[in-house]
Order: sequence, then structure tokens, then C-alpha cells
Amino acid sequence: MATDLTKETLDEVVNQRRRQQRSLDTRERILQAAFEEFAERGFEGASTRTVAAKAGVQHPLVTYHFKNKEGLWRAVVSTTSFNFGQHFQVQLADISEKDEVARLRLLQEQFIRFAAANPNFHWLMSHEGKRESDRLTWLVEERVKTYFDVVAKLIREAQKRGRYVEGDPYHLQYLFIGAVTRIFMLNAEVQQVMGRSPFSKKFVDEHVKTCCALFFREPPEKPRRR
Amino acid sequence: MATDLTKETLDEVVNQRRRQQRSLDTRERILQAAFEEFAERGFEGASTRTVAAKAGVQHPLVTYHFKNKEGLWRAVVSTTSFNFGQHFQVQLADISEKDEVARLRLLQEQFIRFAAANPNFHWLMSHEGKRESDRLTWLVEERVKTYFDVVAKLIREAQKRGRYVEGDPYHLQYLFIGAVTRIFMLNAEVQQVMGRSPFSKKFVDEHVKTCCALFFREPPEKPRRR
DNA sequence: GTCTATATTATGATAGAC
DNA sequence: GTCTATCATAATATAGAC
Repeated sequence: MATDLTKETLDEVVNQRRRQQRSLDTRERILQAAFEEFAERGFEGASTRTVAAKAGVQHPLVTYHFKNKEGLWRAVVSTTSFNFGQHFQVQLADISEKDEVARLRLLQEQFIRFAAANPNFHWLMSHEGKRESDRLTWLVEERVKTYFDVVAKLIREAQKRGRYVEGDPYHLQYLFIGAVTRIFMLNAEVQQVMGRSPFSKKFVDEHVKTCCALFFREPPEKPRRR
Repeated sequence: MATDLTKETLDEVVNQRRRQQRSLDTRERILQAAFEEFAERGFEGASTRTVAAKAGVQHPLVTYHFKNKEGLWRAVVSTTSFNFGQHFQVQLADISEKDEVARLRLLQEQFIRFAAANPNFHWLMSHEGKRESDRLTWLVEERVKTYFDVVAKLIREAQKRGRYVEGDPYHLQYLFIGAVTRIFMLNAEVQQVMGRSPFSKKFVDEHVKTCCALFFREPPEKPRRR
């Protein structure tokens, strides 16, 4: 079949592929710009025209690719949530299923490093948690609960072994997430109050240590060796 | 002089007072509505027309009483910051200047109870900490720094006595504030994830205990009595 | 797939009557 | 002090040309 293609139809195919590629690029650039815009201003505060301008495309293209503002928001949440999940999978695979404390510690450390690298992700989520909405219900059912449940299970195991602070695991997760993320989310204020950026490697390493030290406990005293 | 007043002028005085009172009421209602609106949507997301509608007044009255949107925002921050400060003064006066650990503990507990009662206050502040602006600079210089400095001093004293976790006091304050406030700020999400409200008296009491337990340390072992 | 043009609605701000 | 009327601007969304 391919050998039957005339010069004209070959050109058409090439053109079509170029167009498809450009379309994908456009979609990707809108998505990236929308992520920043939604994180910065929340769903209602965000402007799809500003998104288009940031992405360097005409504003009707937003509607073309994502139907409407809500479709754009859902696409942003889906891709960023996927990235969030991916961030843990790789390293977590190296650790034995049975060592729950080690898994939890790695998970929490990775969470902190993800928060440092993606403060916008936490703004995106936080904006929706303020008040009830269809978007919040969707977010909780599809994304938040699954993550919370996984971590809660690990926290319970760690608590059994005396390696994590006491308390309701869901409650403790809100404390942990708040303690970890706020300093990155309020980075402009932090810069003015502390005179340094919370994003430097040195600071992030300190932050990992300090946050983990707050929630993890040293192993209970073993009978003395020797 | 007062005895010279005719019936007409008396009526005028009464009317004027009524008008002044009504004006103050209007101002107050706009202020309250604006607090909710700014907390919910941030400065740029907030609409002065929505504020007027919530307050039940015509929208030009916003301009009359506060000049413009920024003037309204400043008035909101000033009054709510004043309330925040007032919240500590009363009980703090009862504690000796010298017992820094007790002062710090009371301050932190009062902070938690204030956060539970006024989640909007923390939203109002958080919106501005995201990115640089004249409003942020004003906020940090006029309100944030003074509070942070007072608490940092107490934290250093408590650390000297081994009664507070180690680390930079400003850094630790961001951890503490984040841990404390997030669960109240995301109350709609919390309700869906945990199936209960973070605002119940029982929950707030638990929260006070859990948060303080994370940051305060028990006194170092004294030589055993008896 | 992309872009011009436009319908509709909402915003911040102000002028002027009462 | 309050309210009606209005201006200039910017928003979401869509129709239709290319």
C-alpha cells in the first residue's frame, strides 16, 4: 500500500504529522501554563486568557483542546497527580514490602523533596480543600483518599513498633503535610522573613531532617549488646 | 448652649447621630464581608461588588468608605491582625516574664485555638505569601516580623533549657504554623477524608495536645528524688 | 488546528442626583 | 451617606473563515 502513495499524498501525510506534533506541543504548553495559573489563583481566580497568553497561543485554542475551563483544570490535576505518584514508585520498589518503617520514611522524605520541587502542586490542591465543590469531591475520591490510605497503613505499622508519634494517622498526615509544605508554599514571605530561599539544596536537606525528626521515633532500647 | 436648641435643630442632631451610626454599621458590615471574600479568593480574585452584595449595601459605598480595593484590603488586615494580637495579651499577662517555657507553651496553645476559630485569618495571610508584592512587604514589615521575633526569642530560651526541639527558630515556626493551620484551612477536604469536622471542641483539644507534643520536650531528667 | 470577530457577562471606579 | 447610572476594561465562550 505504502508504495502506491503519490508525491502529493506523501506530502499530505508529512504535513499531517507536523500538524499533529504542533497540536500536541500546543496542548502541552497550555497544560503547563494552566498549572501555574490554577496554582497561583485557584480555579475561579484563574483566567483562561492569561493561560493562553502565557502559553503563547490564541485563547480559543484552550476551548478546542480542553472543552472548557473545568476540563482544563481536570487535565492539569490528572497530569500533576500522575507525576506526584510517579515520584514515589521508582525508589519504593527497591525496599522490602515487609519493612514498613523504612518504606514510610522513604515515602515521607520523597514527599518533602517533591514539595520543594513542586510547591505549585500543593497550591493547586489546597485551593480546592477550602470549601465544598464537585471538584473537591472528585479530587478526594480519585486522588487524595488513595494516597492517605496507603500512608495511614504504614503509619499504623510504624506506631505498633514505637517508631512514629502516637495519634490518628489521618490527623498526623495533615500535621506532616502542613509542616512540610507551608515553608515552600509561602516562599516569598519566607524569603523576606528569613532572608534566604527555602529551595536551596542545603535548606531542603535540613528540612528533611527536621521534619522527619518531628514525627519519627528512635527504635526502643534493645537489651544491651556485648 | 444646649438649651438654645430649637425642636428643628434637635431633630437634626438626632438624625445626624443616626446617620453616623448607620455609616459605622455599613463600614463594619463591608469590613466583615471583605474579610471573608479576601480570605476565600485572595486580593486579585476578590470582587468588591461581591463584597458589597454580601454586606447588603450598594457597591459605590465600598469606594466611599475605603477609597479603593487596596484600601479595603489594608483595613481588613489591620483589624484582623489587631484581633490576632489581642487574643494573646490577656492570658499572657498572668504569666511571669521569667518563665519563658510556660509563656511559649501558652502562646502556642492560644495560637492553635485562634487558628481553629479563625481559619480565614490564615488564608488571608497565606494568599499574600505566595509571591512578592507591595502588600507582602507591608505585611511582613508591619505584622509578621514582630510576631516571629517575639516567638523566636522564646523558642531560643526554651531550647537552651532542652524543652523545645532543636533547629532554627524561624524555620521551626513555619513547621509549627503549617502543622497547626492546614487542618483548619482545608476543613472541607478534611471533612471528606476523615468524616469529621476539625472544629469540634474534642478535635481542637486533641489537636492542641498533638501539636504541642511534637515541638515541646519534657524537662531533662532531674537527679532522682527520695 | 488555528485564528479573527463577536456575544454576553462581570469587574473596578467614578460622576452626580438626592 | 447613600444610590442610580455609566464608563472602560477584561472575563468565558462560541461562530465561522481559513
